[in-house]
Amino acid sequence: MDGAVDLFNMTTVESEDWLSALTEGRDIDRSSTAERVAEMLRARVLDGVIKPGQQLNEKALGEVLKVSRNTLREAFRLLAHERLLVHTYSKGVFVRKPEWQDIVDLYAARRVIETGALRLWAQADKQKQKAVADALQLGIDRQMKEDWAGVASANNRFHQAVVDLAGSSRLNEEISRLLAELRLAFHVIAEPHLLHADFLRMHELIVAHLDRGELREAEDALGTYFDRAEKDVTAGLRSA
Amino acid sequence: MDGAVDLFNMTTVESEDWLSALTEGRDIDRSSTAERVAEMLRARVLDGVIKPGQQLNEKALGEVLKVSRNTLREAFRLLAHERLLVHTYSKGVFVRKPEWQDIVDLYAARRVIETGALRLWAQADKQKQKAVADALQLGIDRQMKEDWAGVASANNRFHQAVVDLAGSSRLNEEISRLLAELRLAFHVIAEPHLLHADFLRMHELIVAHLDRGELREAEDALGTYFDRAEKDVTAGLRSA
DNA sequence: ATTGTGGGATTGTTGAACGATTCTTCGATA
DNA sequence: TATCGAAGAATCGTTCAACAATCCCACAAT
Repeated sequence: MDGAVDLFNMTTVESEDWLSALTEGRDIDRSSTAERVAEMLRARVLDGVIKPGQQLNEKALGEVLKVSRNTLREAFRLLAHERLLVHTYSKGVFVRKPEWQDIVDLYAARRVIETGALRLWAQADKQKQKAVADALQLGIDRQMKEDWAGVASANNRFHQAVVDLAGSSRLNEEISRLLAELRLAFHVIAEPHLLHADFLRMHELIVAHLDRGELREAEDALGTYFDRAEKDVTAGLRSA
Repeated sequence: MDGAVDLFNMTTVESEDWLSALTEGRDIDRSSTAERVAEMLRARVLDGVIKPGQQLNEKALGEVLKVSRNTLREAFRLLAHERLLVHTYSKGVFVRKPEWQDIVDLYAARRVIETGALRLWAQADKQKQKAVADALQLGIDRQMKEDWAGVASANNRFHQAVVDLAGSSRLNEEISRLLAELRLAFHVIAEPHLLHADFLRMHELIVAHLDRGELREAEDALGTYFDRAEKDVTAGLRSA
């Protein structure tokens, strides 16, 4: 709602430009309790309040959240599909506990998606390019303030911005899922803050290359970032 | 079971090489009815038996399949997450009816993933490389026999093989979802068999380039394939 | 140390119930 | 004739209680 509507020129037909703009936004209330429960559980899992490996008891959890077992089970299905929970038949659902093989698989996927998206840099509009640089700047800010959670969050935003260069919502959702899954791994590692060592510098390098139109070099820099990150995370996971 | 087991040399301990091989295979029976129902519905939707836009009535469908509404709803959640169904609050679930914008988004994702994966051609093992060539050959076979469904299926297998070059199960699943969603679009188009016009030739070109180690050219050929395919499908969808 | 054998807890699935929401039908009104 | 609204049917959202199937654990038997 950024402008006044001329009520006198309104007709019942054919002024649907602003009407369709309404449907663009999120549906008002229209979310089921299962979805709200899932949303809430997702937040708790990602924050590490509920730890990897922990079982989610249907009855107990249902009583706390004041929802029926059936509704809860619907929420479980959603999160299991996002790989945040694992559903083992007849045993129940557990918070996913990523193994190092998962991380290898995950980084293989990220490598393909992100380098694939980065190649579209030149074709992307200025706004999307700016989002990448902005995310980097945000990370630098947070690092100066020694806000490590903020650094991690900015890092995620950086990579989401890179993928968004391709402009595909499906791809955006997938990278979000992958990053969320990765975040899960950090809750298994003892000292996760040690991991983001000099990643910001590597991101600066990427953006610097992009600014100079050195696409190939930017891709390579992204590649070495992945190599390094994968090595660190799998190592941290193995020793956990 | 392709060999005899030496019963006399068996010990209870430490012959776990074949034991771990067992867990590699799929879980035996361990699938819930919801998953089986989902599997069944997925097949029907992809075969076009249940057509895009059609509503899936909970009560009626539950009675036919002889499952309770709750179980059915769990299955719905799974398929909605795969974008084969859409779940509209308080209105029910419907078979997804892709719009042309969906196809644009979808192909943007495919472009990124598949070209990203194709770049790993040189690093992939021979077996995975062969799978790509095999899928192409299968398509050629089917075309000669004028088995158009077979051609389409081989086409899918080709692109799945390309993605599998990256060796990430997560990526494999994602491309499967995308291809399934695309298949949905064909059920909206009047004459889908017209679409696969000279795609096989383009695939031949890709493989030929790969054989000669001309990676860049192979990527470009894949790119033009996407351009062409996207144009055809969106056009077919617009005129449907 | 491995293999039975209970019983208790948890999950899988069902069927019924009821409020809330949507769709439909059909007059009433301008 | 077209619009509006209200009654009623259909469908969805969610809960609850129940029971079978399965798993888990402790303990006894060999």
